[in-house]
Amino acid sequence: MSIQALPGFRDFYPEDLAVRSHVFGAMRRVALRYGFEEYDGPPLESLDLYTRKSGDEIVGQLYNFRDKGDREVALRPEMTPTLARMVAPKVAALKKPIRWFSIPQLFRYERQQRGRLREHFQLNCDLIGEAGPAADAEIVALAIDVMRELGLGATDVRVRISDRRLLGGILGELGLDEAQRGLAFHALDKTGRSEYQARRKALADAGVGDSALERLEALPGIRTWADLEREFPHATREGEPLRAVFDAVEAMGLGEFLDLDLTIVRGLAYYTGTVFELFDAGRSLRAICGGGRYDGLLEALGGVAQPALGFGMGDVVLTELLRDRGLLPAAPPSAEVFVAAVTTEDRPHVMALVHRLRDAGFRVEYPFGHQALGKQFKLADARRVKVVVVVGPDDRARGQVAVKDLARGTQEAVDSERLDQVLGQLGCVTI
RNA sequence: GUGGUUGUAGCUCAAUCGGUUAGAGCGCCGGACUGUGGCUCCGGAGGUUGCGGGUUCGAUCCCCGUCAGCCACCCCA
Repeated sequence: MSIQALPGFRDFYPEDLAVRSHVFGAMRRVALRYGFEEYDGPPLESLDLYTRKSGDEIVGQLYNFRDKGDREVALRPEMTPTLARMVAPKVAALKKPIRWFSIPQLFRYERQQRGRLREHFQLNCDLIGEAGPAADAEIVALAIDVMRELGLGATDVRVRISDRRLLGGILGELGLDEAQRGLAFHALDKTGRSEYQARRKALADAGVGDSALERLEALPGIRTWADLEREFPHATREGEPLRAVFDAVEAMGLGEFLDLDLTIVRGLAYYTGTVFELFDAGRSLRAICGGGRYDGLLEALGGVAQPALGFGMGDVVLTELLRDRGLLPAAPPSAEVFVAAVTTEDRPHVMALVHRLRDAGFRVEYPFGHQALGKQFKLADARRVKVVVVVGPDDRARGQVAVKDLARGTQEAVDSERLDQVLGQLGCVTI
């Protein structure tokens, strides 16, 4: 074995990069349609940009080192701190709300698994400066529309959505204190999994009574507003912002994607309102996308006192789902036009013609050495070009070339000066 | 970081109970085919059986270690 890519890092061969470009293209088109502007920042940041928010324990999951200038640095594990850093000095001058997106490559030092590598790309969309639920709906809708743009519908992906304010109200209604709420978040995150029992025990040990535990276990079953009002009537008021998000997303015609799901927790740290995750409907993969409202985070990171929310959508799980669903396009051909020479004497004419076509914007290949015409056609076929242009002495004497449409198998003699036009008629495009 | 599991050609896989020269399909290269591709036929290249050690007359096969992939845990930005 020769040297290979580091564990958790990917090589993008041309066919892989074609897939990546397809996914990025959909992300970028949808974000632009929503009036978002693209930005980027450095992949390497000062380590304390991350420890400031998450504490020192995060260092174990970072690619970090001391650079030659004796600075503690880290490859960025997420984009939000960079965003906060970039927005901070300009926030006074930027018209609110700020709608920005980026597709950064992010890094984390963890043991890899399927759908979870040490490096990935992640669409980040953030909306800064709007506290109302209309902004939350906009962000959720954007995430849904990226799915739709890639051919995924409401039977393929689901948006599971909750609200920290609502959940806080419910836990308050159950009489849980701050420490107990943290444990409850953790337990909810493990709902339906084998680890749940351990979490439940931790809650009981922390003094949460049986009746509260029982009502807590009703949360996963709450799927509608009617369920919520029946089980937790006093928390209904805290549910109003989330209800407004539902109404707005439904007004956009995307309501069929939404599932009320109070077990969505999204870590413990900084979310303050709406939280949501996108999953494949079969639940066989990890989350495709996660996000929510993080009022207060930007101030903690960069001194920007603005309400904000956003999401991150990674390329790895999303691409796996698209592959499962057969929604990945075949790699595009590397060229559309192949120019072949019948004799060695034709080669200078081939090169002149090829260059003329390339100047016009066609994607053109020709063989580097003289070969039997049959071999040249084999190469053209393997390249999946649309058209082969044959330059030969007989046609050349008449100022013509032979143009063959490979898919149809048809061929015609064409005056050289009309070639560009004929190629266009055969479906070759310029770039 | 912890536990489990898998590793044979570029890819997908085979190889009897541990047995002598590790095979096949696909792909790749060449030829049949010197003014025309796909199809067909023929030929060829390609292997430290992940790597290292051990047991054995003999290891792809059994044992140990290691690396890598996968699964779960931890964690999840």
